[in-house]
Amino acid sequence: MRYDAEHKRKTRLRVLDEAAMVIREEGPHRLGVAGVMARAGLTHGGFYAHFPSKEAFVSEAIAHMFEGGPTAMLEKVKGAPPREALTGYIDFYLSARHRDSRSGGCPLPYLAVDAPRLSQASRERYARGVAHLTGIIATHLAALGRDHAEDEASSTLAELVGALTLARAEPDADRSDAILERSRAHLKRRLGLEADQ
Amino acid sequence: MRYDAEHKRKTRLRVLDEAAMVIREEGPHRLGVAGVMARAGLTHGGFYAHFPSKEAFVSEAIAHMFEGGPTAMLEKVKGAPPREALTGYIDFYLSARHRDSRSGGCPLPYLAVDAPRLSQASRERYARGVAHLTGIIATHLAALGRDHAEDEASSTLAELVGALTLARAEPDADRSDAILERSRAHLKRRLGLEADQ
DNA sequence: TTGAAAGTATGATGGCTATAATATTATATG
DNA sequence: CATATAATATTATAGCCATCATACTTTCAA
Repeated sequence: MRYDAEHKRKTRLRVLDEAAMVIREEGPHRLGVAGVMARAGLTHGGFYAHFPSKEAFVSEAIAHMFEGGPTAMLEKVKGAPPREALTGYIDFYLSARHRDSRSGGCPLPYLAVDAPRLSQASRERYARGVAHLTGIIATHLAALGRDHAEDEASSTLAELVGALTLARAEPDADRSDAILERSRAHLKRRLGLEADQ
Repeated sequence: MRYDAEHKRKTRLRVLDEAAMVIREEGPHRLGVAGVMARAGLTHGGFYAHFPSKEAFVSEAIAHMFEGGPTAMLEKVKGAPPREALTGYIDFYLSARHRDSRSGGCPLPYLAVDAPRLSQASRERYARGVAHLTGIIATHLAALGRDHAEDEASSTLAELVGALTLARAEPDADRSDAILERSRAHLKRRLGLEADQ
């Protein structure tokens, strides 16, 4: 081969990285082939040497969003004490930083509303992401000795996703902060994560 | 005037009704002028006799979504006992029926993710909707004698929106039902709405 | 019944986008 | 250094969409 064996693979990854960001910024339907390629420093012509169609590309980009993302964060601390792991995760998830990072962060809130309109493959990937994150939260809750860990985890994830999404939608900074703060405080109280507990 | 004085106004309303449905089904950015007009039994040409531009139209349609919608439901029962009002609202909000009515229902979950990409006017309208609904929930909670009603209401709304959105995204019917059921049960327990309480 | 104006339809234009065929550039090997 | 070929760029095509100019249709007042 004439180019480095890794060359195409790296380019492909770069394009997918950009797509993952564009999807977060613009949504999976406003993404344009030319725009993504330009962001990766390429022109749109080469696109079809990497991907068979835009739809397949979007599906792959969505799968890509789930690799690595901040869900991995909870896994990394799998060995850590569950109380610290959960507290840290909630604090991160409902932080101003996570809210404001409009091209990074957990894929769940970004894709939630559009999920029903995505390809079957993407919907299933999304569902796996939900199940995975719910499972991790449940495992930590069970380690804390809580009953009905799976139920609690599901409802906790709902509040995490809902609060982050509503905070992103709120144009007033103070009100947006308040949405995050209120859910942060509530979740920690609810899950018995407070220091004095 | 040659046509009935109400004629244009009624047509305009019909178009806005359709737009509100299309936005729920397809999202505010995939809406097309011709498609909406066709759904209203018209052709695309007359559109600009009713609305100055697509963007203004979308803004107006979004405002229209907030008039009427199921938020009004909570207001109607304003005089009802707060326990029944809140229980009924939670049961409706997290029902399979609400989840499955993809062209009706509360505007908040539909627009949540797209809100940051909407016009300033729409974002403000959205924020008003959030504040309004939070306020109503808080009023009922306060009537139940709960402290920190506003905080509780905010975090409750986050879970309502998050759970409905995640349930809509979940392709597996049983899992989707479970998401609704878990948040329904949790919220009622949390807010002290259970029968034996 | 008829004219006029309000309301709606037809058809055109230009911009954008996905796709694809062809041309060009870059580089690893002989 | 030459060349083959992988990778990317140029350019073309076709379809969709917002917008708009113009033509037509409806229906009330005279």
